[in-house]
Amino acid sequence: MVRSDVLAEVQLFADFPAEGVAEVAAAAVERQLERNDVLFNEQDEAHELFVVLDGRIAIANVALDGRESVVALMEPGDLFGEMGLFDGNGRSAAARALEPSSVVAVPYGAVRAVFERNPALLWPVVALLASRIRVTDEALADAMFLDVTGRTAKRLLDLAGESDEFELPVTQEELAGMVGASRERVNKAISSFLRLGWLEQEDGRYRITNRQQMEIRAS
Amino acid sequence: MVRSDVLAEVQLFADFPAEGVAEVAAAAVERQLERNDVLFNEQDEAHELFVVLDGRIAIANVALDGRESVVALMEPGDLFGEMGLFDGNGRSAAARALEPSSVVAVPYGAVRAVFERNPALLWPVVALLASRIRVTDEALADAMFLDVTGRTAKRLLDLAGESDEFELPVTQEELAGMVGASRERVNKAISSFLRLGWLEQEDGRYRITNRQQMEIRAS
DNA sequence: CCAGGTCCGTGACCTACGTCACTAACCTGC
DNA sequence: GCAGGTTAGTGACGTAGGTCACGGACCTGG
Repeated sequence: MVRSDVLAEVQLFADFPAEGVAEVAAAAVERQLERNDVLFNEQDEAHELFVVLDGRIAIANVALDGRESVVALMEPGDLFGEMGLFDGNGRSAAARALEPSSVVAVPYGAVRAVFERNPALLWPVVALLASRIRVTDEALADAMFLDVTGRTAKRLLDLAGESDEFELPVTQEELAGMVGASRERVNKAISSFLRLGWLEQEDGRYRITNRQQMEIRAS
Repeated sequence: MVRSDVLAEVQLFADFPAEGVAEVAAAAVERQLERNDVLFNEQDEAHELFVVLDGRIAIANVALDGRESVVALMEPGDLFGEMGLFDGNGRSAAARALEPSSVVAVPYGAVRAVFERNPALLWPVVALLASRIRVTDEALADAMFLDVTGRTAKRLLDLAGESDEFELPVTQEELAGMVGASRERVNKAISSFLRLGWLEQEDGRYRITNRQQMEIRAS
């Protein structure tokens, strides 16, 4: 059982009537995670979706040899693990906490009941899924057309967001997983940005000093 | 205006009430395409979705230099171009006919009206979108973890389907676009399968003679 | 029947990137 | 304090795969 107000702010539940949110909140449970705790693995059966309250969760595909391709990074307010609710299949990727985190686990049943009573609420769902498709499609195109340095530039801009100053919320190893390259290469790409003066670094924080060039390199 | 019965067989419309299908069919128009005709480009505004009646349509991202990454291959009965209906954004990729084809163009308005009257019909939509996500996710993982030869093996198995004997429905150039590699490399991968005796070739047709090995190579 | 296109096949390069190997800077917990 | 673990940085080296440059097999349409 979880407080309704935290769920009401999640996009997917935004249009739910109050009693729908309450119903979902009643069925939900909060869970605390340590770094590297695994919420689920690829192929697992799926019975619940998750909302991040605090911390960061990586959604990743893991190869047999342990290499990890990080598909998405989930932050407070984000929802993930919902696909099984809609097509009944198992997990298509694994979820692992990158830092101490807390999440809300919402069993599918409660959510499905609300959607079934009021299927117009599915409109935000299709929008969410469509945006997921656009993101993966773009990642696929990037993987084809951009080199490692370009993809690294893109990810850095992405992680920086609006502000020029930021700190990496992940290790370089994990960043490499997002970029789809080796840790060493990504490190060298970053070094090259520092050398070019497009990026500066002091005690663990980065600062983008030439956003324009970075953007050009990323496209 | 298009015959209702061809649309009634499309997954997405399968659960539509008869008069909903009729409404959609009334607004739809059929279009004939020659090889290489473009239905839409990336970034175009989206006002209609398409159903393939005949032929094959490639959904692809095109780089500035003309290189093409084929995301999906649409065959008779398949539906595509629907995403803009759900999130209002433009085309995320281009659509081009691979051979003389005929498609039905369905304006979003007619379809949206049906969904709005009966939003429970959105359930198949979320299932369709979820399956699209799973496909692209897998493609992304393959791009990370498999080499060109492995991805080529996978695509060949995919294009062969059930039967061992098949002919390539696309040129090697286009196959390369699906695999995400150069035409020459893909050709060499195929050659290697021939040399290994996993695959045979006679006058334009291929025959898989060692499916098991091919599958191992593709995973 | 030839001229010009498109497609397939294959070798000779070159380069981007992965792997390995090592050092240095940390951050813990004894 | 030091021992052991994780992260970051960087060079040396090998290789998968891209690019280029062919030739040959077709298929058109004049």
